[in-house]
Amino acid sequence: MVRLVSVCASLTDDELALLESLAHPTQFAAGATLFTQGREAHSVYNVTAGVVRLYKLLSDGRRQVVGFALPGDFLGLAMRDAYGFSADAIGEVSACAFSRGAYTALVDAKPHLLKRLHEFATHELTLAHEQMMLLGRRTAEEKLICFLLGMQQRWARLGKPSVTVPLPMTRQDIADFLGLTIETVSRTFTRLAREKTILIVPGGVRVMNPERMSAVAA
Amino acid sequence: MVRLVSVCASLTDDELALLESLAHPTQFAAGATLFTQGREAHSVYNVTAGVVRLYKLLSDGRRQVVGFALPGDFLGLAMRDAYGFSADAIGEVSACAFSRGAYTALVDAKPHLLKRLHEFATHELTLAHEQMMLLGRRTAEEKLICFLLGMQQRWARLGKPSVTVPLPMTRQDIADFLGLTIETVSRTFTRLAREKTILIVPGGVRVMNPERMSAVAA
DNA sequence: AAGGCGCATTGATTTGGATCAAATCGACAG
DNA sequence: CTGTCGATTTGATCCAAATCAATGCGCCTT
Repeated sequence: MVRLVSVCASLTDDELALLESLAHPTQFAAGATLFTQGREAHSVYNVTAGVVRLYKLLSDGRRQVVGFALPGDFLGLAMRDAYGFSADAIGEVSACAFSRGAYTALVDAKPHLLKRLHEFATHELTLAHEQMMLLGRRTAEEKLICFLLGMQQRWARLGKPSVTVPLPMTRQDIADFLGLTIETVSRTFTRLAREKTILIVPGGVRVMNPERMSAVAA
Repeated sequence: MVRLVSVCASLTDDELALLESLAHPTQFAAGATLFTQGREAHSVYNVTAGVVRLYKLLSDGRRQVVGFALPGDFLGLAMRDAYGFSADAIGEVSACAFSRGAYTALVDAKPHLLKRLHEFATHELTLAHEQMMLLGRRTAEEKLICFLLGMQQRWARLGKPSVTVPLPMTRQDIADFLGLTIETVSRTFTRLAREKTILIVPGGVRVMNPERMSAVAA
């Protein structure tokens, strides 16, 4: 099994063994649903490969993508009785599933683990605050640039540093993450490419002028 | 000392005594700063009276209010070395301060407490996701209505249920929370009042048509 | 009572991004 | 190679909210 590196770095060998004995490795096909907003929360997931889209829907169909989960990320921490958002696979996804019962028992038994999960949750909260600033106060161009730099950093932290940022999600997903329309996302990408700030490549974007981009994100 | 009711409901008497021995009760005058974004994080706070404005600034002065803390709320949980946002008092505020050292020691020693704090953090994360939906996908009118209903619920949960929602913060604070301008907030309030959905009273708003408001917030 | 000072409201105008409407591109099936 | 279908790009127009600009209203202080 893939090691749960991000959560378990500080665990002892026996704790790790216990954790892995409770994890159900699961595969999801492209587009498959991991769980749905409002449904009873049965499992917590740790993504081990692929990218997951996390989103909330309004009754009239408006959608807000609240995040993209990459390998190492935990889903369903903010679990009450029901999931607060939906999650589905972008491309193929591998994840470790923990039943809710196993998860709560584990957390009660292992303060180490709880501490790591808490750090995880507070980091997520910090990211959420940054996303609020982005959604509430930034322009379309700033939103796109912050998004690209953010994704680049996240891939880099996972050991995939590159000037080419993979974007496996659709333009619509990006638009719904940034509070824009697909047309505005497309136009803004085109404009940034025309100015040679980025280069649009199949499946992603190459960062051509990181200085200008960092200055805008400031 | 005021009991730390929200965090400590599940603690034993000796744990509660320990907690209170480490808390420094502090008073803040109207407009006083509890802490500033980017400064070294020295303390964690539990608000016991009053309302605190939490916000992030961009270098050019654009501001995003990420939340309003009411009595019982914890500030500085998402603490790394530096505070991720600024906090200042709206009106007079009382809070219990815990030094960072005391806080981390306490958390390491008392898994009960950590579990409560983690629940707190995940609840905050859920609220943050809802705020993302609001900021990214809702209209000005929907934003205002969701805000009013949200504040009403929060006061109700604190034992102050009322059709009159206290709004001790300025219109600018509300605008910066909802990703709007002060003019749009003012105009939208006026329109809702003209339609008899709300009644604007000194220091707050009276909910006149909760059915319509809940329908919009849906 | 008069002046000053923050807020808040109201009105006129502008605009960034949304909406409406075609193309164009690419991947895949036949 | 050709048609189809979804995703993306591009263009024309519109509109909700921003911006610019007074004005009004409490509430101090003098």
